[in-house]
Amino acid sequence: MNTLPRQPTDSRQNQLLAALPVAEWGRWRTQLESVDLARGEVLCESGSTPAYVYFPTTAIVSLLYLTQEGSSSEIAVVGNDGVVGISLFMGGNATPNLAVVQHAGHSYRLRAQEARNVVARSGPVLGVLLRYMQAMIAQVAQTAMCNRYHSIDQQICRRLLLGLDRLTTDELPMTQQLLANLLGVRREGVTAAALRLQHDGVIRYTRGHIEVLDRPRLEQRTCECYAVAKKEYDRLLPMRVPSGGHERKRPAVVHHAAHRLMETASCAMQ
Amino acid sequence: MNTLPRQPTDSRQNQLLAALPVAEWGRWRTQLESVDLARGEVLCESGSTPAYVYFPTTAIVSLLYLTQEGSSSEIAVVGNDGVVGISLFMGGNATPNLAVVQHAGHSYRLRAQEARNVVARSGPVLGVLLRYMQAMIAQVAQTAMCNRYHSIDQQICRRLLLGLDRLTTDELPMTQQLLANLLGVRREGVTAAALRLQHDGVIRYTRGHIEVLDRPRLEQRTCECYAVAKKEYDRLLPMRVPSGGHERKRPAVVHHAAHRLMETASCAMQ
DNA sequence: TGCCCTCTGTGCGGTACCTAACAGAGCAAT
DNA sequence: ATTGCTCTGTTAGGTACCGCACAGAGGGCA
Repeated sequence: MNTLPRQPTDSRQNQLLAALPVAEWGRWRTQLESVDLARGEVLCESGSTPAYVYFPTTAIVSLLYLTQEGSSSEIAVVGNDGVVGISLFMGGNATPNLAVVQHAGHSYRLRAQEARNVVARSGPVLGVLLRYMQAMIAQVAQTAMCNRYHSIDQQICRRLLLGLDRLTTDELPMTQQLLANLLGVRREGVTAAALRLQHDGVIRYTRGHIEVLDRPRLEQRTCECYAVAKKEYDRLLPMRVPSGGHERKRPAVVHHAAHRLMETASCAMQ
Repeated sequence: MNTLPRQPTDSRQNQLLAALPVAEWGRWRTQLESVDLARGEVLCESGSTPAYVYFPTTAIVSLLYLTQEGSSSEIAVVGNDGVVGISLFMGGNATPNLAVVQHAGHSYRLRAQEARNVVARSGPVLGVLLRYMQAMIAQVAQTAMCNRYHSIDQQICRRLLLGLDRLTTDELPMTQQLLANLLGVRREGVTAAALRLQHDGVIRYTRGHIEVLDRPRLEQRTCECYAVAKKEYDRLLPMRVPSGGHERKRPAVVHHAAHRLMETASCAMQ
């Protein structure tokens, strides 16, 4: 490697952007904005048309579905391996899901209208996006399976691995309550499972931070869902960028009033 | 209406084909084969590249995901409103799911290679397919939600409605065991729920056939998942074809040895 | 230092679903 | 009619997760 386009600010890029044919890159780069995303920021309200398409680099975004009563469940995780707002590319504009920044970080973004234009006039781009959609469907479907058949313990391991894959550290900044909200289970269930993992030396838990001590054992303990989804992802989008170290200034915290997923136990998205 | 292309044999067409721009239709129609699908036929093995893309008219197809141990769960239902084998259009070829004919009937199909060609050279086709994919993702995601939060009773109602929408009759040919396999729950749970529905006059159950007597109440009893997914579908693919009556000769039964989803309780896909 | 608030740990009762085993009811072929 | 099989109905006991209520622990801040 590599014929990959270089980004101005980031050594660790978005893999989807990196996978674009070089010829296309010229068109895109002038349109892309560089932004910092704060934790809890809502990128896409459920049911409304997003203003931007996001290509995260260090940020991590959760795609959530809500029930009528307001319970939520995370159906997909998007990091530097994907894009938030595929519905714009698909022509449907809105989606029924909610996109919330799960881990603050950097991202590129494209105005909705520009996104539509860029895709409309560029053939080879669609190949990448289509394969990404397929991988996304696989991840969502696997989530459905996991919900049906697997234990909380297994699901937690799966979710931790999803997080690890999109970070450069072994420490995930999440409270048990948040993890519970993402999986759509009770916080107490997460506590119990976390204790078992900690007791066995797989993780270490400290007030809002989970440090993964033994990733291989995490993989042993989880169900096949993690591997299946990941394998599908790797198959469809094999191009990888070496993930160099990364430090950026943290953005000013922008609290989006509408949604308090990240907040305290009592009011967290119940 | 309508500028919709007319199919030679069927008054009730595939809605996705019907949604194609007329200009495109000329290219497609010469490539499409008319086939009868037998119940239980496997259209697409998990992990392998399907030989055809299917556009069902009266047939209904289940997309299933499997666990390592062989448990299954239906993650999407495709009837005359969709297409089986989108992975070919997406460029990924294989998918991790299994496509099984759930209700015998008629379908059109396109050879894999021709499907790829047709899409590659035709711009406007992608719009339709992309929106369909978005609707598909929504259905899958809603399934994940339903698995997480809703009772067997609600899920059964949802599944019956999904079937009804894709048939011209009020009678669904399915055993309780089959329904249980599709939902990924125990047969006894289905029995109990079916008894409640029958007691209340919503359905009538007779050895492998469910007759829906009161659809409105079925809709009352189900969770929001049905409506959410359907609404998304209607939003993205609004074009509908009046579903005229339909009778075709039933195809010779082709039993696919590999998969006995439709078979007896004891060996059914457990 | 002490206060406050968030986060984590625990106990108890309830329930929805599961595993397992079996009994009766329809249907078909001999 | 008898036999055989599939499909439906029923029972009993186990378990994983839920709802609720509360106790302790850690960290920030005055």
